[in-house]
Amino acid sequence: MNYPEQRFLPELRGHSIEGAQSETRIMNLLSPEQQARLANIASLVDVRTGGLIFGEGNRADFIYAVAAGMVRISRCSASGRRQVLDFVFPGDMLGYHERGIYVNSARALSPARLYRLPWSKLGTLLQQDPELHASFLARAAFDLRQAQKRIMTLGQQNVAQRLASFLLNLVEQPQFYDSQLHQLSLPLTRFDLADYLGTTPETVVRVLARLEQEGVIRRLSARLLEIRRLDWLSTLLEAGRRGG
Amino acid sequence: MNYPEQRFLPELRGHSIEGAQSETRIMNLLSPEQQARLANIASLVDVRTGGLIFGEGNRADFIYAVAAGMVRISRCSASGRRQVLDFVFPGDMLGYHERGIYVNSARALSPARLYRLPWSKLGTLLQQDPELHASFLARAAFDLRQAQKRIMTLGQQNVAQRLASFLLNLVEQPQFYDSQLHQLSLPLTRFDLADYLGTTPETVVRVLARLEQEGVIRRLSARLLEIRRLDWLSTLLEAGRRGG
DNA sequence: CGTAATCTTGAGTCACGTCAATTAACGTGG
DNA sequence: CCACGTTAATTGACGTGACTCAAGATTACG
Repeated sequence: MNYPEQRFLPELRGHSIEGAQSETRIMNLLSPEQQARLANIASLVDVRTGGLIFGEGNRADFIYAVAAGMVRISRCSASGRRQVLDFVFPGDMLGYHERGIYVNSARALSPARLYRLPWSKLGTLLQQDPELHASFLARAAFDLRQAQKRIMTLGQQNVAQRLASFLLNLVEQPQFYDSQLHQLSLPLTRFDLADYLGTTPETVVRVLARLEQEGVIRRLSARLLEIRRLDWLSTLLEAGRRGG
Repeated sequence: MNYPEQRFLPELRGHSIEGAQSETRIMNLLSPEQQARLANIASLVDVRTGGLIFGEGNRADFIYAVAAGMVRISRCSASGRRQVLDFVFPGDMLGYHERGIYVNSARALSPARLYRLPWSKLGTLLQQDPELHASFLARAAFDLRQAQKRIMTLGQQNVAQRLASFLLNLVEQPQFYDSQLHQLSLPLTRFDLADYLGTTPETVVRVLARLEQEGVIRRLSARLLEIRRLDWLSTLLEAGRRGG
């Protein structure tokens, strides 16, 4: 495993989609002193591909920050189906809980490195440092806005558009996108993708096939795409649900 | 306008769906002293039905807490379609912003009373009171979980199930549900409902019609339902997308 | 009382889910 | 290195839930 060198909570994930400089990247940049204090209570955890970080229903004693890799956040519904709520990347946080219990499960989709913060000690730290406290509040607000974007996507886009949104997000991750060769590697199964997009593996495949026919992408293998028309993916999003 | 008497941030909205006592109701109960300090910087705002509280793109100088009424939170997408992100009720907060700009619009669906907090003064207050700060962090985390529940709903339930979820939520609001007569008043149009559920007005109507045929509800008028089988609505949610 | 908005219902079409079968990728042990 | 089993990916056929378009019915409001 070869991790890119990264400082603690390095630069929180920015989304160039909505502007050159994301708010989060600025607001959540912690002072070296704050980073040191966090590092003090944090322990480093390495997880291999497929490894469980925490499970729905477990006691939630920690929150995590991603240093390297990609993590899948999911939850099972009353009907037993799994929904993938989000994928998180370096700079993101995970481990929100409810009454001391994790409400979601987190699993590594690639070799991942995480900072693990005991909730008890973090609470003390937050009480002592209002600025740090504010950073965490801003972070939660950011995560809420991300969730709202997903509500927009799931509420009004068709599967092709949702898939395009996902691809455009993943392209922002240097660890998975080679911008020279325009090659995007998908570190997940069609099932994961389907559960994220709120559809079925078959439909994901069909949509990929159609995008290939239209010359937007090429499937070099099941898990490796060549992105031929990045701009078309963006334009896709501006259309109505029925193509209009 | 006749408002039920309520203290400031009275008891934050609890969701009996997921347990007798919601975490929020407990965690976010502010001390009388904290309430007083917040009331100090808050001003009371009354909004009539249909009134705009703030608009997407406006400068975000305030955050709001609902004292009475029902408010619709929505956003327009690149394709121009409107998505209703949430409905908020007494005890809820609204006004999350991004780089000083509101990302959503808020409009009153009924006569509403709001506490308006200047963001600048609130920031100072939070710096001085770690406990209050923690309450706001907990609130943001709660709102995130609410958003995640909506992701689950939109990702894997059919329209009937999504509608059932909405009705079950609204039944929790005493201001709109008469639990003696089992009458639920809908303070919104079919368009609002459709944009909330990620569907069309026509489909909403058809689903309501089917629920009436099945004896689950009765339409006393377009905006007034009799809930005949509250339990059936709950059971609906446990089925698969295709009825299984 | 008239005009506009909202709501309702119907007919036709399409996107997507389901079921089923084939092919490809991957790991394991001989 | 290859035979084999297992899982993932793909493709086809088919049914259906939900969207679109269009026409009434009802309600709200000046």
